[in-house]
Amino acid sequence: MAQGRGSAGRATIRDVASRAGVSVATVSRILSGAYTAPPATHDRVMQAVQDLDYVVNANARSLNTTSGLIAMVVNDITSPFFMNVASGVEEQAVADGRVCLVCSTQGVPERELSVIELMRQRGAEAIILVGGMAETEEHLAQLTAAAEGLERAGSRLVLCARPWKGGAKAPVDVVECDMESGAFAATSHLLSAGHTRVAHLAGPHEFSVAGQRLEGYERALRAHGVKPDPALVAESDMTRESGYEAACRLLTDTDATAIFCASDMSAAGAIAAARDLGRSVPDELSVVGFDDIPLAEDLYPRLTTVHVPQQELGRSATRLALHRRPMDPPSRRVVLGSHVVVRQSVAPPARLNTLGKVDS
Amino acid sequence: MAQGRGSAGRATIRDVASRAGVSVATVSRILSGAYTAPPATHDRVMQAVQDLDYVVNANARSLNTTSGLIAMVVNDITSPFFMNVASGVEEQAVADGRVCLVCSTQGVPERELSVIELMRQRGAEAIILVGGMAETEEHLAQLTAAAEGLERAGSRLVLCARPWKGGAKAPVDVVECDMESGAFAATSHLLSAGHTRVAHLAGPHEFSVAGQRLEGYERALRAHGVKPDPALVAESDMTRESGYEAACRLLTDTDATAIFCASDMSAAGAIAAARDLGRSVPDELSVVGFDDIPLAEDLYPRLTTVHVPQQELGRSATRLALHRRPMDPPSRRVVLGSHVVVRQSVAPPARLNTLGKVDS
DNA sequence: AACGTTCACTTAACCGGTTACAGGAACTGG
DNA sequence: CCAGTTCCTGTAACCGGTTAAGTGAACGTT
Repeated sequence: MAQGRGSAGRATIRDVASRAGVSVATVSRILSGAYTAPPATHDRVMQAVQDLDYVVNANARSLNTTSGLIAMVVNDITSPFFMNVASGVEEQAVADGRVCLVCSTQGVPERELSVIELMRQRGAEAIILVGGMAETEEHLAQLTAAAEGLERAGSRLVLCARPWKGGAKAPVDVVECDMESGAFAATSHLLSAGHTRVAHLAGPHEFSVAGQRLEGYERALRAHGVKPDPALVAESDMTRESGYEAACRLLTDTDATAIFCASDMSAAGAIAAARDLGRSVPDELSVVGFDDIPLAEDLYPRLTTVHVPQQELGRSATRLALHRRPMDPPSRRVVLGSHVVVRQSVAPPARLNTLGKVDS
Repeated sequence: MAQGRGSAGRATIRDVASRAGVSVATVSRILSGAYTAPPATHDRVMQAVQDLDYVVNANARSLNTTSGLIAMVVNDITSPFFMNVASGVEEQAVADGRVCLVCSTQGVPERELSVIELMRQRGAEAIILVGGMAETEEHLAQLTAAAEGLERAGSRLVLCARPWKGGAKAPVDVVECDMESGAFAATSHLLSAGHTRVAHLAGPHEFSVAGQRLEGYERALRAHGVKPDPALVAESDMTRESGYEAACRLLTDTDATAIFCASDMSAAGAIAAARDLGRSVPDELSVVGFDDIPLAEDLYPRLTTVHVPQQELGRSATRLALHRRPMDPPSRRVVLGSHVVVRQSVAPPARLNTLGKVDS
């Protein structure tokens, strides 16, 4: 039970010192483990701490020492993809003895900067931006400024699962996944199964990651001698709902026999749309997703998708931020690979005909 | 660009003051918006801030002022249910002008206490524990102690989506959902459809929320004149995988025609198990879930489940922590309702027979 | 001209820790 | 017995902000 000082406010190190009959320096040293005091003193101090229910004030402490704080900025703490990446960041951070905090921008791009500012004020050792968003020139300029400021204070800004779109060399460390080749592989998978009318359920065109996936898709088409048809590309915002709507348009307005979706979420929407329109998957429509979030296993049919190493993206980001030697270049970039994992949502278009059904 | 002081470390308020030719007090007041200085002074200070790339040190600042910090502690930042609740907490917190941080225990119960300690050290205004875990007596005692300490410092500890299992009256605010009656309704729904052999895919028995669901299930059975059969209750840990395994046992060892699952995740496992064993859902097996996470819409068939108002649980928790008047009782408790949302995973067992199939 | 206000700021004492420096006791060796 | 270490501890100056109290100039009043 707390006693001694009036029960208002919290006990300070001086309260502890005077109760234990020692100086504040001694208390500070004992509590921070800076040295081993003789048992008698040690016990007396610990007893006082207990009696007063003393808790160090970490804010005051970090005026003199480093905070040991890693901050993550996420757009949407509800997104499985981002949070899987985040769990990788955290795993590595606590393995390196740091405290790891997540803060959300709630989908508002401007809040990204203010959250960064906030963690910078708090003395974060590293700030890791998880996931992407539509970035204006100005936004990127401010990001660069923030990175410089952090740099000067000995901290790092790292982009994770988000490419740098600011032209030239990125002023920060970047960990990303090679999505262009992932998209290439996914589209090739569909083409190899015999599809020629392969649609793409794209992400928002302002999203850099969406652009990469679109490029991989088009490159695969060309590589297989198929002419890209703009009518087969529909845009959605990567959510289930907008995926559903875009897929409906694709299914009613075009003769697509397969859809490559920019995310597993929108693939879930596409599968639901197919079902509601009476097209069975994969017999009458093949679907491929992107990301390989846990949901992919739960869809019916189980979703063939491009696996993105989410946890590993996160871990790499933390390593980049923390494991730094003086001779390292000012900004580094690591690109992880992706590969398609085959499940049950793809079948040859041929089956359509053997079943005696007509397409279009 | 930063100039003036050597580029090491970061600029302090004194650097700004001397560059602008005013005292630190003036800078502090202008920056914290405490008063409106004449334009000339104001501009000079702002210019100095810009030139030096000055960022306040929030740690130093919060030595004198309150931190305005709300901390959430979550077991698994990858869990859709918890993160939906968390997004509610956050939404309300930023609406109330606070900064909101999420910290994970990574599933380790002991880390819950150290994370609480950590945020307490940091002067958090409120700490919100999202979701439950198996709690020992000792753990609860330490939680109580932490709550008292926070109380004394003018902060609050709130349990969200997690009942207090410490006997007697909870020493903290609690927001929970009436899961017993949700489970009652879900089971009743199955019984009303004509099922008499209703199994329960329970959560771990140490989990308080799992206990509530089991009780509701049994009460519904008795209310419909069905004798609870222990053989029909299988335990899993609420994940998809363990749900799959437990459901397999249920399907091969018993004559259950319906399963009420303790979570949507384990329901996903149950549906997969049924599919792999050749039992079609809902025609040959009805399934009901619990939570109503987004996944429920994506399963096939779309999952009938008990809707838990996740965001609202979170919002209430924040309100409880922040909107407090002096005359309020030391600890409050709010219980939200739940209701079953009917989708496509339940059908009468009768169909089994009309299709000419035999059960067991 | 004398006086009370208001305005625009400065001085200096905090907030709650850490830590460089210094002092005294105990121990060691000569 | 004394100098040299070593060990333990205290004093006080920091860290980087906020803020109560105070100062001096300008202004309006009578």
